[in-house]
Amino acid sequence: MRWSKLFVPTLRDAPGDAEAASHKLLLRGGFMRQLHAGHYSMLPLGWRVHEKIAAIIRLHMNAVGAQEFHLPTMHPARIWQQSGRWDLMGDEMFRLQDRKGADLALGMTAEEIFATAALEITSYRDLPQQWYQIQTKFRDEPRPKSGLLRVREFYMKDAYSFDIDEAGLDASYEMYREAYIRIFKHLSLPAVPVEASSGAMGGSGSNEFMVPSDAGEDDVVMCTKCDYAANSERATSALAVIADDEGPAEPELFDTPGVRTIAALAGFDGGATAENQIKTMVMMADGAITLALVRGDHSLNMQKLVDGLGVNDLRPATPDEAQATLGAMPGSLGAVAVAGLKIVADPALQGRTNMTTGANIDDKHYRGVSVERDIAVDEFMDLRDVAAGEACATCGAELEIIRCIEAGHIFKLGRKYTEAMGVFVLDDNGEKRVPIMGSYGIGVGRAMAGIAETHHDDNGVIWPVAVAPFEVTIVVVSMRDEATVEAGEQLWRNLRARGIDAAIDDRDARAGVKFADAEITGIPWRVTVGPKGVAAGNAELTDRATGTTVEVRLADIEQQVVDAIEAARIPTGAEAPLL
RNA sequence: CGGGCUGUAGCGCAGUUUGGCUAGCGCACCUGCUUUGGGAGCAGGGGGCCGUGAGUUCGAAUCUCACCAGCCCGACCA
Repeated sequence: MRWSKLFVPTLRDAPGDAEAASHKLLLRGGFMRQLHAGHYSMLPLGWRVHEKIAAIIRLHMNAVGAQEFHLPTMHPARIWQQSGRWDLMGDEMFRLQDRKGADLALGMTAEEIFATAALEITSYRDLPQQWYQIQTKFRDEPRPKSGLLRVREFYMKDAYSFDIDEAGLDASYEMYREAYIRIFKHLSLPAVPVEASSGAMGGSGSNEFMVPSDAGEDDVVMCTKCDYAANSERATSALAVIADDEGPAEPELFDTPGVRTIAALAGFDGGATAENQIKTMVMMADGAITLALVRGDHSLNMQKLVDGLGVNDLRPATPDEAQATLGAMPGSLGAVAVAGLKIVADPALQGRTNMTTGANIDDKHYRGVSVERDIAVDEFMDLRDVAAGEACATCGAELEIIRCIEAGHIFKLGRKYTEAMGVFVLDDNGEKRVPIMGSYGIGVGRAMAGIAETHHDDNGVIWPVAVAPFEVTIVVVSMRDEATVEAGEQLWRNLRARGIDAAIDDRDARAGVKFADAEITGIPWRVTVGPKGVAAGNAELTDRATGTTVEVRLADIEQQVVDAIEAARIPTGAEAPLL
């Protein structure tokens, strides 16, 4: 393309409300513009990047034998009601009505729709099936943020596997997991697979692909030594065993005037250190008061509680609700002798004795509490946040917590959707079998933002060759010098003839403007053709990433550019596509 | 949904505290001349429902109320 004809509205200053690096730089580079919160218009340069990313994902999906579909993005309510997610999805689903008053939804994911298509699979011989699409998804996010990182309308590659049994699902899942590793490598996204919570999708297992970045929204617990990595919503650690005294035969009530917090009780004469306290969290889980107990020095992870209880809606109870149920205000709450409420406790409390906790009487606590003896715990389940510095449960080394962007997520779904939609096949005994599903997602725009977050400097994004809007741009320093123009134009023609995605900056602008635009748009290679160089038979080749410039004979520049780009097209170490 | 902040030209901002004259600055844009290897110089010029609505006032960008929108921090997810 010719810059003189391109619409690339680069900005010297980023809009004041942009915060994340990718957000600022994608705006400044003229890649995109915000239409309203969570909805972005892709401008020509941005769309080129977006499409290159989509093409790479498509390449690797096709390589493992997945078949591309294109489903409607507007769905009838009926299909979502059938799976139960019409209600489950709540406010996150965009809903509308047609002229007849029929309820419709904008698709936020497509399990139900693909499962509907799967109704026509009738024989076990047709399994497994690997299906995918790259299609717009709508989610009414409570808080869109950070440019393309969290939006309400986005392209997602969503793939679905259908297998006859668990072993088949395991194989499909592993196939996608490996394909994802190849995809992220191809995209130059340093994504690591981590154990994850399945959240609202349900299912038996899931991995997220996490890109370390301060702009991310997830905390990932990573071992500094072995390859253990898990989302904090799932992560565990090894705790030192605490040896308790047996304590008294029954809990002792004692006065704790004004003591409202774990810390206050730890500093109170006759109190207890935090690790010898029981923290009682009063939660409202799907409308029912539930007590969640963790050790005093631990913090409750809400997602773990959601997963452990299998509920949809969870929030802390209000102080009034807590008082109405337990008879005391937060600060004096406990679970000793509480009956009629669901009580769950973190395993760190299992077997503990001689503990201290609230007595459900304002300004009074119990000491000498034995967890199993004095509290009617329904179930022990992992509930606590792992803290940095704790020991890895696998190898014992120190754990660290790293902020990450979730670039992909794969799930073993189970039979929830196939069952709901009534999908079945006949097996080799003529018996009805419900296929088991997996689902596998990558956000295209999010990947783009993730690349920008991990590949930029103060002057702009530094695109990897594989996704760059152009692989090389030729800066013609002076449009007034005929020999220079001709040298630039000829190089441009030759590079394109050799399959290089090249642009030429033929604007009648000052060189500085062209250099700045080449940098802010992040094109990985720049060839500078200027009057002095051309007169001497030279051009310059500049590497955007390092800023280094080498002088190259005009006769050699074409080959040198081709070599540099071809070497970078598939990142070193990436497996060749399995086509 | 809770907390904090912000809406003035395409972008970045000042002006608002203490109401007052034609609403200002930089960048960008248009015209002309000069310039042409790191975001040019000079001269001239265009562009504003001051987020929306109501109110107070002789008079509102400025004060009051309501609403809308956007950003950031928390609860939610590719």
